Amino acid sequence: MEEKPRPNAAPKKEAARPPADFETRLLAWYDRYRRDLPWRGTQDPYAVWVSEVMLQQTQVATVLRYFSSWMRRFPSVRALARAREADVLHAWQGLGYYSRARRLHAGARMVVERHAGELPRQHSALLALPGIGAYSAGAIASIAFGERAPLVDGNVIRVLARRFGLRGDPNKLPLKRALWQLAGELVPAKRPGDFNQALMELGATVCTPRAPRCDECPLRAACIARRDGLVEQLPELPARAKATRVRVAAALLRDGEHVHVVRLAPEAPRWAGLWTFPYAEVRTEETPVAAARRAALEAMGADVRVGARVAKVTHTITRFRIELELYEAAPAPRVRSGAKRRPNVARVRARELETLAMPAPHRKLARMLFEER
DNA sequence: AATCCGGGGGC
DNA sequence: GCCCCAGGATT
Repeated sequence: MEEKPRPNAAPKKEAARPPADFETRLLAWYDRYRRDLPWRGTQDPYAVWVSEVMLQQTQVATVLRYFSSWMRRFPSVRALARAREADVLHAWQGLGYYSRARRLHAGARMVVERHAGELPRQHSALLALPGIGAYSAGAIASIAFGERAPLVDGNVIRVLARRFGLRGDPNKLPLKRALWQLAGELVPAKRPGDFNQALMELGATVCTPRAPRCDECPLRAACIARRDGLVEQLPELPARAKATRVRVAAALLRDGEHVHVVRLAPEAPRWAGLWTFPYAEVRTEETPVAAARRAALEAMGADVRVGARVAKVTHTITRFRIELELYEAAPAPRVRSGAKRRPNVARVRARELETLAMPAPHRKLARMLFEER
């Protein structure tokens, strides 16, 4: 039926041969305007690895508060491999996406076991480590090992889509593939790590999502989006879905200065290994009070009588708006509470809550309740 | 190839 | 409140 066998969906090599001045201009700009970031002073592959994992889905300003203290606490792959998971999660507390920390930890142990404690240079070996995908492998290979490896992240997508006028959804295969290919053609043999960082730096500080500072851009003379007035339209990212509301109720079992918290199982779908107040999602046709009672029963095996609501926090995360309510709870009379010993239940002093890794909504509750103002 | 992941900052 | 952020793993 169709005459044309394959329409060229992807914007075919807009730059069959990348302009030579792209690299020159970009690196000259980077040498002059780059920010002085703590992980830029080193080529230590471990430090590069840590910074790249922290920077996944996380802005530089946030990572700045964690990177140096992490490196002091776990100065080497071996130090991290030796660490207990609880300490690793605690050091990560507040960075979010905690599976990144668990994978980094598992990766460090794998590097010790399989690679004698040294991060491997081979791209395929890097990709085999947990938590390292195409982006991070490219970052480590180019920055730490000086290999001519490309990388594509949100900043690179924006810079390239604008500079070369690339249409389409950059998360879908045709453009995605074109972006990786283009990045691979652009990255020079000479300073591949600096080039990649320069691309991201430009995206983070000049070629920003909104109100880009085109006047300050070293690539402005050749920028297709600027020429065509498409700067604000590119890249063509899909609209985001609205956050779904989730109601959650938690039980506060107080005991003098102590309070009960539970640690989520390693296989928990989220927040694995972190500590929370016993909580349960409020089901449809269920009251928050009933959910709080159920939470104490399911998480701790404690039959409780639920009292007044003592706190409420709202926490919006990527796709959910969590409304978390905390209810006072006391063991029901004539019923033994917590008959079984549960290793994942702890009775701690309120002040000690700060020493446990808690996810953001529960940490908010804890601080509301127990922190001096 | 689509979906999930349960933080947080900037504006 | 909305948008975006130095993504990776899972299905």
